Parts: sequence; structure tokens; C-alpha cells
Amino acid sequence: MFMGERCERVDTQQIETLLKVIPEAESISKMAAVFQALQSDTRLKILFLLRQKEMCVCELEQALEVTQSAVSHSLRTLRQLDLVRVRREGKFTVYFIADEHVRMLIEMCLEHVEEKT
Amino acid sequence: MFMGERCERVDTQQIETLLKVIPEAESISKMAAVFQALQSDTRLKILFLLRQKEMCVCELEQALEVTQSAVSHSLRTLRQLDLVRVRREGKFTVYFIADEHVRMLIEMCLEHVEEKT
DNA sequence: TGAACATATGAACAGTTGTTCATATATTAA
DNA sequence: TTAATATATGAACAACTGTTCATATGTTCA
Repeated sequence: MFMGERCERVDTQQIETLLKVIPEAESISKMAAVFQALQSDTRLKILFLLRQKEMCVCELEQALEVTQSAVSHSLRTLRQLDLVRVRREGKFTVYFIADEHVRMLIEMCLEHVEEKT
Repeated sequence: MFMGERCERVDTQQIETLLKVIPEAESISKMAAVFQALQSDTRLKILFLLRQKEMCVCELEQALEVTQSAVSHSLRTLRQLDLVRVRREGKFTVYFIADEHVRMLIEMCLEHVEEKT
């Protein structure tokens, strides 16, 4: 089938209505950025660690066995999307999960992948 | 700080305990795959469309203004992760959202990105 | 002050991804 | 059968990502 043609199932009017209900382009691309951040093993592990206890970069580095640089880059990504937040504590920078949405997101996804028989 | 050293905040014992509680490697990488699938504008739009009504490939193609091939590839990705499911209906292949987890995932994420001031 | 610790950032490279083009398969209707 | 429609798949290429290395910034304490 060539582009522009329509199969008999297509109701152009209805499709336009459906398109009006989906989130606007900006929201979609923000969501894509969030999911993109959640798509890395390292960043997921960070979130599952922070879910238990807020931690400084140094602790995460030790737990994850990757370089300090990698941890820091990952944390920046998560921070920029407001998935984690920061607090200074003397010479340490302590990271923690931003809010319940984030907890729910990883919880939902975990249930989904573990649900299969 | 060099790799292998520990800052004074690190409690090696505690970190091992925390690591035991995070999901096993296989679950983490499955989750990463799911989030990876949700990280594309096209696939997100597909899910927001299917959330409203099950649709055949042809309808999605028309709604999204990308090639039929691109839609089909995207759908395969979503299908393989059980985010959408398929039903044959004559010469049409009808796709629909797999389950409530998927609806929750995109809903949670949408709330998160739209919540900001 | 300066030395040591803690974290952040830029550059660069290997690996991965999404799209399109071309083509194959599957279903229906004639 | 054959033609037309509907969908899937493989190859290929540009664009993007995560990691590391090297280095910069920020903080504490002596």
C-alpha cells in the first residue's frame, strides 16, 4: 500500500478526533525523555538503590562497580528529568528519589516484566 | 577519588544488603527493554492512540504520518515486550493495549511531565 | 592558605537505534 | 488462479547513547 492511500477501515474523521485526545507534542517528547532515562541498566539500578535509602555518589559508585564519572553522568540525566533530587550534606552530595510517581513507574514496570509465566 | 577506594560514608556491609534487595539482573534488563520501547515518540503516540481504540496498522499509519514499514517495526517492538497484543480480523491485523500496567505506565509518566510548574 | 576528598563536566569512541527502501508474505475477492 | 490489499521483514545508513579518560570545580580540615 502506498503512502496517502487509505484502507477501507480508515475513517479520516474519527482519526482526527482520536489525534486531538493524545497529549501534545511537547508532553510526548518529555515522556520519551523520561523513558529514555529509565532505559539504562545502570540508571535503573540507581533508582532501585535510592528507593531503599538516599545515597551519595560515592556509595552508588561502590555499589554499582562503574566509574565515578559514569555514576555522575547517570545522576545528571535523572536529575534533569526530576526523577531524582539532590541535597548537599557537608562535602557529600546526597541523591534521593524525587517523588511517588517515580516509585510507581519502576514498580509498575517491574510487575509487568515479572508477571509473565 | 580512585576506583576501589571508599569515602567515609560508605558502609560496605550495608551496601551488600541493599544490593540483595534490588531486582535480579534479568528483571532489570527486561525493564530496560520495556522503557527503551517507550522512549520513542512514534511508539508513545501509538500507545496513546490504542488507549482510545484498537486499531489496524493502516489506521495507525494514517494517523501518524510515517511509513507503513515504520509503524510495523514499531508495533513489533511493542508486541515483543507484550505492551500491545494482536488480533486478526479478516485481512486486517488489529492491535490493542496489552493490559492495565501499560495504561498505568504511560499515565504515571504523563502526570509526571505535566505536573511541573 | 594548601592538600585531600567529593563530585561534575567535556571529548571521544564503540555500540545501538529508528527510519526508509525494497521486497516478501498473507488474506480476500474476482 | 490472479490481482489487489494489508502487513511483515531485512538491509543499510545517519543519528544518538553510555562509557571511560582526563580534567575542572567545589568542599573540608589541618
